[in-house]
Amino acid sequence: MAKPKPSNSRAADVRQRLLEAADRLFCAEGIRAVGVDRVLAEAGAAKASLYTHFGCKDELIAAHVHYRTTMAREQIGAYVEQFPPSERALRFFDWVIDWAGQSEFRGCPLQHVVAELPDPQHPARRGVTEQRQWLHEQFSQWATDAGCAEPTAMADAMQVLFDGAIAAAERDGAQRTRDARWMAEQLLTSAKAPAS
Amino acid sequence: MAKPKPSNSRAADVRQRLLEAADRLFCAEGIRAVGVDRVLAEAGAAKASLYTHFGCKDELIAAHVHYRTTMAREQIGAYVEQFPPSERALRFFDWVIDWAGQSEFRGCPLQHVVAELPDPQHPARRGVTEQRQWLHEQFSQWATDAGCAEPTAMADAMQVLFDGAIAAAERDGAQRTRDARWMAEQLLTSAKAPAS
DNA sequence: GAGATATTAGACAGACCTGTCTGTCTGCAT
DNA sequence: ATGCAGACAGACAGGTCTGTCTAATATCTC
Repeated sequence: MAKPKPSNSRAADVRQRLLEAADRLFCAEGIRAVGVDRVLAEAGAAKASLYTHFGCKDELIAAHVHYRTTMAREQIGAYVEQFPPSERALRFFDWVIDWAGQSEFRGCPLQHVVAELPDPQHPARRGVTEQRQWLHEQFSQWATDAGCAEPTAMADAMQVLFDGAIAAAERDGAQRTRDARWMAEQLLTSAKAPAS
Repeated sequence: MAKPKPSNSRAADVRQRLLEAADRLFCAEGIRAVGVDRVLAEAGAAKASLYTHFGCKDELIAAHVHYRTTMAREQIGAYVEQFPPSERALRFFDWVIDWAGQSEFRGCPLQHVVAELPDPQHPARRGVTEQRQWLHEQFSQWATDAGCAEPTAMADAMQVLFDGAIAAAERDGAQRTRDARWMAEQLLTSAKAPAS
């Protein structure tokens, strides 16, 4: 906005500018609601640049998903690393609380992708599925580290709690993420391996 | 489709036909993805009919939300009524399992409305908020009937579990609704008033 | 400096979208 | 029989969308 004069932004990655602009707009207003012209204006880029780098809007959406998931993995990893492995399953929900508390929070971009693009073959959907598998693996590991007797079942449950926290917070407010954390705490304390 | 020859459908409510067609298409393909022409073709109705009955597409979307929530309330009420009050909190999740098991299940239409229409002032969003309040009241009542010490906290938690069940099932499959039911069961058994 | 490459600006085509409007037809009540 | 209310059919306007294409400009490498 207001053209931050990207003149000197030389090879300063039009691609990156486009990606960040698309990411911002898609998250704030929805994927179908934002046309490529809006993305171009926000990025201060030319149409030809968008189409040389991404080929079509669908691939731009897929790149936006990839961008988001990459950032999320880094953030989540960095956050839980601060705590001992046995705490990480629960601490993850602290990260969720932080996220939903941010002023620009508007639900999970990946949930929105699924809602707006019903075709499971859409290129952007692949990234969503991959992120989901990655998250489930994290949950399993953290549940194991927390001493859960059945880490897979706990990971399934955490998947539901995570989606629920975000989806409910989108409508009811960030408080719902605390409700989810509370449930996670209940489950984790009662799911410790009985031998303990 | 295939024009079911609505010839005899006299005053046979164009409005209803339009509403049902919109409901089907919006749920299956998304709100912004479906234009009014598609709705007209599916309903076998004329454009003028749509605009006299609903005024604009946004109001058609709002009517679709109202239609859905009305049906949902009836269905949920009829379902849980079969069981004694003390069981209803948990039985509700059996209804959710049923719903997500249907072949045309594609997530919660109300979640999609929120995802596709970011403006909280959109007429369709009012219906979503109202439905949410209604649901929370049901949860509170059922939690009370189940003997929960803190029915409001339990209702908050159930809100998260419900959203999570649906959102997770949309991506991972209907099994997630069973994971949610399992959690609800855990919470309900451990949340009984301690004096019991 | 020269040439290769990447970016910008924007016109353009063609599809689709919402919403309006005109005109025709059918069924019902008077 | 006549008039009316409501539905149908579809043209139309005005706007937006994606994607292509042409040209001019800037940057980088030799």
